[in-house]
Amino acid sequence: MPELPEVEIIRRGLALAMEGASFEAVTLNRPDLRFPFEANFVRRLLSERVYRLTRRAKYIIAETESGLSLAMHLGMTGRFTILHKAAGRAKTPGAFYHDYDADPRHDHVVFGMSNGDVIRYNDVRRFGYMTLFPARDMAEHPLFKALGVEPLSDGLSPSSLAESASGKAQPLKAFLLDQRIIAGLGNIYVCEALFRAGLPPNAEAGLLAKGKRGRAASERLCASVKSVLGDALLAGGSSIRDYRHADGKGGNFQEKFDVYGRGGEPCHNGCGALIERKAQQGRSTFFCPICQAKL
DNA sequence: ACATAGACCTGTTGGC
DNA sequence: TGCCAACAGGTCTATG
Repeated sequence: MPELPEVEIIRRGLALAMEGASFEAVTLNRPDLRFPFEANFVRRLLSERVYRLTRRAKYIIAETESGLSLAMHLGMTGRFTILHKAAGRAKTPGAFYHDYDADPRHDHVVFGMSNGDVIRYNDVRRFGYMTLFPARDMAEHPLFKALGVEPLSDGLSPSSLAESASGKAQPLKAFLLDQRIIAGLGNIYVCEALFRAGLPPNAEAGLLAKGKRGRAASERLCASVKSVLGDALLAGGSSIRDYRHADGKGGNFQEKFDVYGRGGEPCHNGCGALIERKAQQGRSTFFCPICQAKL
């Protein structure tokens, strides 16, 4: 489910339940998610007090006062749900998803916090994972070491984009999905950003570093990546294949997609073409054959 | 070093 | 209605 905007929205919701609270109970309903939980996962976490939640790429990181960090990745189908003690009914992070019903088959992790909130991690496909590490080791951690720039930071600029694309023969689509270049983009926002920039998904990435056209394309692409992520954040992220409760706020960026999931539908630019879908890198790419004809 | 295909896992959807 | 193939927001790992 989650790319950068969704993960960020979930982080903000989780922060309400986690920050300032400590782990009073940790339940693992199975020995692994995508990877096995490390030995002593529960014991190491118990009584640790969270002082802040941060995000890096698509990871949410709970940092504790004693210097322990818990990194959480949601994979494709991971979800967090907060049950507030007083409310008795589920409240979800960022009011993003529907009210919660217990799902014993896929509720894999349950955190009982000292403030009375209960946080459940649900993940049907189990592509998500959690891991503990000393906060001070983050820069050298295998998961984080090679990550590229945060796209909403100043680290991503037209020139940095062109520089990292220089000499690369791979298609723009694959280039943008590479977390070592830009950290946090996924299939949806790559498709949307390429559309906004008017660039063909299969154009050679290296062209961004070549000539006047390359420079102009880098400018458009950089601006498009930032604007599509920014717009998605303002909309509360995108909810695909997730029922959303009628009174839930946010999470409606999917209604603003220009290309993703719109195969066969007319281009929003009014060019008269129909959005096409094709497989690229084993994933679906959506694009307008007219508006994204050439770099 | 780089690029692509396959693997992981389960549920939903669309076509015959 | 039933069955099966294709597909799904991610990313790690083999292979060429």
